[in-house]
Amino acid sequence: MKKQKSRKGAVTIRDVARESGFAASTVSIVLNNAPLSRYIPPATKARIQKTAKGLGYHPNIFAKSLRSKRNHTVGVILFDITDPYCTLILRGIEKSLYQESYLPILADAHNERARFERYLEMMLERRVEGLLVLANWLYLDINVLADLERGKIPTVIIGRELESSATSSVTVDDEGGAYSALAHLYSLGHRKIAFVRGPKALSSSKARWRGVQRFARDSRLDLDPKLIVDLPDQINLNAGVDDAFRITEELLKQKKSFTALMAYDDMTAFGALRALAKAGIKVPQECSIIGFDDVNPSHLMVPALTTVRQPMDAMGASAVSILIDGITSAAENRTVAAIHRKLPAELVIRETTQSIS
Amino acid sequence: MKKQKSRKGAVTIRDVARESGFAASTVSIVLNNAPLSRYIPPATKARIQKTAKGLGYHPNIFAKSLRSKRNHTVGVILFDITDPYCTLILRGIEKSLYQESYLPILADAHNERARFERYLEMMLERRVEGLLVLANWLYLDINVLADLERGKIPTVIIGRELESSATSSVTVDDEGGAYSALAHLYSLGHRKIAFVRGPKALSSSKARWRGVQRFARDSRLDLDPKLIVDLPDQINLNAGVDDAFRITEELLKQKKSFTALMAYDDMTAFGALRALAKAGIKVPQECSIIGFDDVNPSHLMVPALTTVRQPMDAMGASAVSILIDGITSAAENRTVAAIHRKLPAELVIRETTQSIS
DNA sequence: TAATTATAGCGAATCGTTTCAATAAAACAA
DNA sequence: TTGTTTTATTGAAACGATTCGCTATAATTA
Repeated sequence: MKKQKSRKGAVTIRDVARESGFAASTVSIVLNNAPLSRYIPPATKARIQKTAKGLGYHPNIFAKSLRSKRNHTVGVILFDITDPYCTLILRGIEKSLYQESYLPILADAHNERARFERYLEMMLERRVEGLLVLANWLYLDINVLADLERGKIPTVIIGRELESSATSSVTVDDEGGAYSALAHLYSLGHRKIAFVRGPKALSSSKARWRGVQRFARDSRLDLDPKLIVDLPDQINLNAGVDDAFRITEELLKQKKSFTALMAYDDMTAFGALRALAKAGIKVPQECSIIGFDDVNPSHLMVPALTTVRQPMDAMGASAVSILIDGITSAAENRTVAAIHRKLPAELVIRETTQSIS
Repeated sequence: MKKQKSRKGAVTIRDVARESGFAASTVSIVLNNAPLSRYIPPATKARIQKTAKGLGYHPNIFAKSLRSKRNHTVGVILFDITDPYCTLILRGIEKSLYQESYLPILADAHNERARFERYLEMMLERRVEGLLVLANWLYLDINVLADLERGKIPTVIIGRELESSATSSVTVDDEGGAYSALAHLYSLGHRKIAFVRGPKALSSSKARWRGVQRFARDSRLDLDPKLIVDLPDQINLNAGVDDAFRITEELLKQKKSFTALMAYDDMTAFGALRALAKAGIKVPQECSIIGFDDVNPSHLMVPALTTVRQPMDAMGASAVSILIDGITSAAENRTVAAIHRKLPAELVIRETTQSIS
């Protein structure tokens, strides 16, 4: 091997060409084994590969992308990375992307629209090949949607289905999940059940409530309006726990007794749990509690939270597979219809529910 | 405005040039306001800017990077994104990067060395301008270090200081934190204190233990060897809670009484909490508990965990600022010495500690 | 008025790849 | 032998932006 390219710059394909005695085009063909490499005799291939390795050649990805218009990068925009729900989905996404040799660019919108838009802009500038948006929480309104479609790159939304949208989505079956949560409480003998519903503006609130209503109808269970409260529509995720705490306290003050409480999600359940503890009510002996999501802390609680699990890993994986399909279709100039996938939720029985005594 | 560039391709600088009647070079100079733009009259600037906007021109970042060798992207490699510790630091990183208009590429090594290496490779291929490694947990041995330096791009390690390394780091003052944790228990009157130490292989385990010892010496507190147990050296993070649970149970079986327990970290504390609950020991009435880290779930617990907070936001920010400095220095061909910054930890008193009755 | 200096703008080269069209030699068929 | 394919390789033209050096005015100074 002769001397490495002297000064700072990295080894280029031309260095390999010169060193191996072939033309740059040949080197390129061999190293990518492009269609044309069919005609290149093994000896040549070996020679080129050897010198490439010897020189420590790494193709310059900018040049490569400049021609191919591809960069094996997707953008992931989420609305709050400190939300454990996001974290688990992110893990699912990461696993799948890794297998496809894609790398994610991460953006956290902090639940702020301006930030979301800025990030979206940055991603488009970077020509990410696709976009994954985690919109579990929050109010993704029509404008954001428009923004999204403006970029006209393949996009999948996770956690929220945009009605009549050309953008694919992956969601959980909220209604079914809530149905089975309530069924679980019912089967344990609970009849006086309190509900802390999610913020009205959230589509998942509505869907979960539909599940509750459907079960109630199916089994002729009375839902006492006095035992139904709503979380306020607000932005701050972390306040969710505090709100739930406060609301549960109010529920308790009413002296309307209940033997079980179904929370909108796990965070809400944590708040309720705290309120019950403060009131000296033992969980699950005196009151059962069930959440929704199965976020990371839930199984750490003492007692561990019974909940309905969102298959976040699978959701991430599913989103990625839809996205990659979209990307490859786009690369081949095929258009493909939006896909809306809804995954089943799974009841996870732990320690906060028990049969009525 | 004439017709947009007809077929698929995006608007290029030449389109803007043609449309505005100036040369591409001029357009470039104006749009970036390069030094030369000093001579360009405002009228021209305005014209060019207007047509650029009108045409919806976005510079192609690949071409740009190809020349400038910069892409405003840094790589972030972490070892387990489901670890809430990582999440909070990530948030800190993200916030600071955003301000500098950098975007992170995210890689999760899943605590696997092979994965780490693969990801590192991918990042280097992509020519990220800098690298942030979150190495809180886990055994970053000498080889990984070598790998890191091979890339010879600015790098900052968070959560772990590599002895005698040319790579910058940001860590927390483990020793001081542990010192104040124990001081807190002591001030509440606790004298019979149990310790669940971290895995021996972890440098933070050692540092925290040093803090304990130092306090014990300073205040002539006896550390009962029977009350000191170690978490096993193992990889699986989530098993950490289970290990802590098991070990605390064993501690309890010994019938060696204690009034307070200091855990290696919050996760460990959660495990201990569970073991105590199972044994019917009330926290904090019968036994106080203190953790370390202040990860997200800690304040959600009932009772909420008293702990020593790592300033993760600040750590992320600090790491980013060091990194950006490194990047700009590198861009100007200056070399700069590695920086090792150690941030103070902060005692957060919540509900799991109380004075001895 | 002539010489100098600012001011405006452009052309061409460059960054490192990929790909297309072209060429030339070798292998085969007629 | 001549003509056609197949095999092996290459030069040159993109891809889209930046930048250096150059020219041509206009403004200023001597």
